Amino acid sequence: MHVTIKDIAVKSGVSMATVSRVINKAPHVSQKAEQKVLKAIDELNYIPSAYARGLSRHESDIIGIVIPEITNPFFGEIITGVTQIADEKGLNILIFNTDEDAAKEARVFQILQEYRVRGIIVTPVTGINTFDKDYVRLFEKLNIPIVLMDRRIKNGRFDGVFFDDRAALYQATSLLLENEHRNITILTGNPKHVITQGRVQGYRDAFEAYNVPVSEKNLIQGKFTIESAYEITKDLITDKKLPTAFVGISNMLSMGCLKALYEYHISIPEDISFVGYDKLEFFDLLNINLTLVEKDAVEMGRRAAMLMIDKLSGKNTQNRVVLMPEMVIRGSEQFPARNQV
Amino acid sequence: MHVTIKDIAVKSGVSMATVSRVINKAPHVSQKAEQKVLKAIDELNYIPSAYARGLSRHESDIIGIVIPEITNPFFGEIITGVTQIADEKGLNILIFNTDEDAAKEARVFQILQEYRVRGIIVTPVTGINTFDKDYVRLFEKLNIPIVLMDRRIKNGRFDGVFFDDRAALYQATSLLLENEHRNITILTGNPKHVITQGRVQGYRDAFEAYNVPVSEKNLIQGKFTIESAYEITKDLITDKKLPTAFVGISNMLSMGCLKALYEYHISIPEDISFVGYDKLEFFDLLNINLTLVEKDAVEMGRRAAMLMIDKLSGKNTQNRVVLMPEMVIRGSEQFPARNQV
DNA sequence: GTGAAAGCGCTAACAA
DNA sequence: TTGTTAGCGCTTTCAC
Repeated sequence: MHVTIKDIAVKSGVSMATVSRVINKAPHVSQKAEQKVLKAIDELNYIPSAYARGLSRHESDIIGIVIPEITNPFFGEIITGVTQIADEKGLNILIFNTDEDAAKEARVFQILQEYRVRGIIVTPVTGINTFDKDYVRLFEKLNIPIVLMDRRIKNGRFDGVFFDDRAALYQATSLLLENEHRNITILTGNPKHVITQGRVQGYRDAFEAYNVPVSEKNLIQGKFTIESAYEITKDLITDKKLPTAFVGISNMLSMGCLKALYEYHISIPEDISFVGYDKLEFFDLLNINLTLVEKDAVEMGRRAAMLMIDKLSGKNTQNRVVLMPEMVIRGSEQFPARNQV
Repeated sequence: MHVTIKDIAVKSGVSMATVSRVINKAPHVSQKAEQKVLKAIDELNYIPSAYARGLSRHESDIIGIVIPEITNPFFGEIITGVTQIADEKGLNILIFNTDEDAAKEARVFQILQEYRVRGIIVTPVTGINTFDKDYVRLFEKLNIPIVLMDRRIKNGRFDGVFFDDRAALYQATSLLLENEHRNITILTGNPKHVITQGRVQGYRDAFEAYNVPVSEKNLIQGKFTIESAYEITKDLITDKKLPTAFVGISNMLSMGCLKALYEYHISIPEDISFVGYDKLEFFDLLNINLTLVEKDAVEMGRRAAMLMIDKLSGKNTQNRVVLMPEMVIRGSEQFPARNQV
């Protein structure tokens, strides 16, 4: 079928063992033998079989990376970060997209295990399943190193790299409160999800710190999508229920919210204020100076890869990394100059 | 080391062959045997080895997908499209990012071949190498099916799915000409690259159709990045050399150009007109009605996967798919109301 | 420095 | 319907 190591051995007049040594840059090979082998490999266009190699060795040099939303640049940047470190260490990475689909995630884990990957770096889907005992078991059954990114798993003790979401929203909300805002709407996701909880907590903590009671109607539950945020904001506009400020808790939510405001020609910060969590390159393009608490996704990817490598080499290092997002104040937090809409 | 098929055979009291049949859902297995095997698999937490399987069978069920820029949502959408079809057909996909780096691309091809993938769907990097004989040879040496996406390879005869870039720019430019524009700047990439050529040709063809001579100074060469377009546009602004209209030839170039215009408070279409090629979800967000010639990236991914599957099954179908982008007119093409800046 | 040979875990005839 | 067995292409002792 394919050219094999045996063909190379015959053609170059050495044994299979020697060919193997050359391929793997192992020591104890004479210059002469090496030359002959390399020549044969080139002439016969030999490509080693990853399967045969994988079967012989008992482990691969692959780490899997599983993300939920490939079209979100946030995850693209994470992949960039992971790749940087993996390249340095000579590890291959296998990228999988789950589309926020728990069934797909389970399938991906199965495949990754079949490929005997060294470890899996994963941002879990945010299904309701996150709470399911079964869901946690899915992770626990994986007896390979796992590094979580960005989203914790409730009730599960897994290492990972996270942003301090609570602190981020605390900062964002505090800034608004400091700017005299009292009516601040926050679009949230399912309150049961870990991904929502920390952020909402930060929001609440800020109010508490300022001794201002939280108005529950300002916490509006939707999904973590542009569309959801867009629809909700539009409803607020048409129902004339706009607050004096929004805090966006994810790049996609911010985007949906801003989209609706733009559509109705509601200016920031003249008509309403806005502070977002997480950036998008696109935000630069707006003719408003958006105040954002920014996450460094590339750095998250890098740290996740480093953590994984430490785990693989058995190093007893810190196993939970918490990254601090950085607030960049640009003016959109200022109290609306015009009357409230 | 790991639990193997043999362990399952012993535990369930059947032969390895029967276990193998169960795993592969092959026929001729009694209900009883199947039950026993399934039970053992579950209890022992058995995960088949992809390596052993791959070595025995002589082919994998994997197709590789290689893209140059993982943080560009355009490619994220392509992946979504490919995945949709691959899932239907039970094919696994391996995603690789080359970062527009030719060396990385070569490495990725090697890995993919080592994994004996059935085929590779790839958007080649746009290095100067695209012209290199050696570069084309890299593809020709791959003796597995290749499907190109979005970028042709000059001098190479490879199947693929492409957008009609020439037609897209012809439409965009014609629309501007029809709106009385004569001074239309187009930011291009390296003129030698296939990716640039079709688009510039469309631009020129439109001028010719309108019997208007092209002013060469309106073709400005840069890179296919936001930064490049941003800098060039900024220079045009500060040098007071703005045209009456821009045509953007990629989503990233449009973005960079728009960013500079925004920064200098140059409004569209009051001060300058703009027609772009390819959209970004983000463009929706602008408070301008951007006229765009839009590509359907998800569809491109789907078509590429279908083409690959046809090739794999030896079907004698069309081997080059050309997708027509759709122009959506929203008003930004109109001749500037205010005087030229 | 080099080679022989025994696996690695599975599939696919072929027998039964 | 089920089992036996010979590979698949490589790595890795262990001799030499």
